[in-house]
Amino acid sequence: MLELSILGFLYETPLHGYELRKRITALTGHVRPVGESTLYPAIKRLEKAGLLVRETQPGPAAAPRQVLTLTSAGREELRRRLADAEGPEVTDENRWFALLAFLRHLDDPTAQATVLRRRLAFLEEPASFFYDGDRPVRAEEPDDPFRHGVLTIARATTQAELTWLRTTLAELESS
Amino acid sequence: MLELSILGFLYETPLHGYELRKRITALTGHVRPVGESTLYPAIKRLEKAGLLVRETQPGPAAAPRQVLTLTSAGREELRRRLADAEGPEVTDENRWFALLAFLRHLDDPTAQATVLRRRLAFLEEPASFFYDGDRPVRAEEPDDPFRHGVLTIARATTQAELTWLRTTLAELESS
DNA sequence: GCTAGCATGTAAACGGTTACATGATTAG
DNA sequence: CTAATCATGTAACCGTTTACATGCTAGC
Repeated sequence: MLELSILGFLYETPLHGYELRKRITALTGHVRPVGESTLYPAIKRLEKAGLLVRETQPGPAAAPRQVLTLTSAGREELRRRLADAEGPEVTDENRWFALLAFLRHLDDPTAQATVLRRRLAFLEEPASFFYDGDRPVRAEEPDDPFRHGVLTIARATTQAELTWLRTTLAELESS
Repeated sequence: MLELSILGFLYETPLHGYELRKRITALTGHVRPVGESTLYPAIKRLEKAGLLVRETQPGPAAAPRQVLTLTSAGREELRRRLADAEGPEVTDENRWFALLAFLRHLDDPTAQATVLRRRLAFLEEPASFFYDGDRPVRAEEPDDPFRHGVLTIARATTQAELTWLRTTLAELESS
């Protein structure tokens, strides 16, 4: 999720670490703050993997800025990660939304639709959460308002996302 | 999240690892599957910390079952983790739902309400996601249907949860 | 005879978290 | 002068994931 965000933001424009961190924080920081100690090692990893290069610039403030630019391998990698997303990237809401935030970079509508359909399949399959085997989840602990809440909220959110997915898929297909 | 689920399920009744894993899978496995290699080390940690004890039972199948029982320290620890939940436990949806699933074990309605209020505060604060500084998020990348989707879905889900939180808090307070 | 399910683990690598560490500039 | 912001990192620890490893029983 972190690496995807780094690739996603740098795909648009080169940035230095501090600015990158601010943008990631604006995107997903409310859920989980990104520490410097998470970001900088991640940048190093991506650099070592040849996905980005850094160029030192004397910044306005004291410390020199390390401006990060994606290499063509890095740009390919982002597109690959977006197109090949599956498993946790599709089932984990946090990762999924981080992915959605950059899905426009996969500029082929057909490829975009394929990704959305994976999420749709996940949300439609009755194996999720509300089911115990093949029947809707029993009201075990029938007086537990909290478990009841989990189900209520999950149903509402699933419904909202299904609606959006179906209309968006229809739009993508008609283009 | 894993440790909380272990404590939560064992709080209800002693279980062996395999059965425990099935229950955790039924609860959160659709989002992120629990591997044996995650569960068994986690059990060992909790055992070493004195939160649970194991008792070997010859099972119906070949391998002897290790039946796990919470110690009183373990029961206290669950209640403590539920009552003291903050940070990621409250802001990360996955963790939050895992916590909600066991919140009934904190049998004091006042303590339960306190926890719910933390989530309410998080969802009500305008620092989340839809805002850029103090104004609603600008429609940057105005033609990006995916970012638009993220916002649409996030608003709908937040709304559903706020409604539930408010009614449930009212109920808790009137008891 | 084979596959699926029951039941339990270990080892290595990887990534994230917490805490520590530094230093300059700008606004109050 | 002091706090906040800019800007970059390291070290140790901890937990998760991936891959590996074993062996029995029940049903087809």
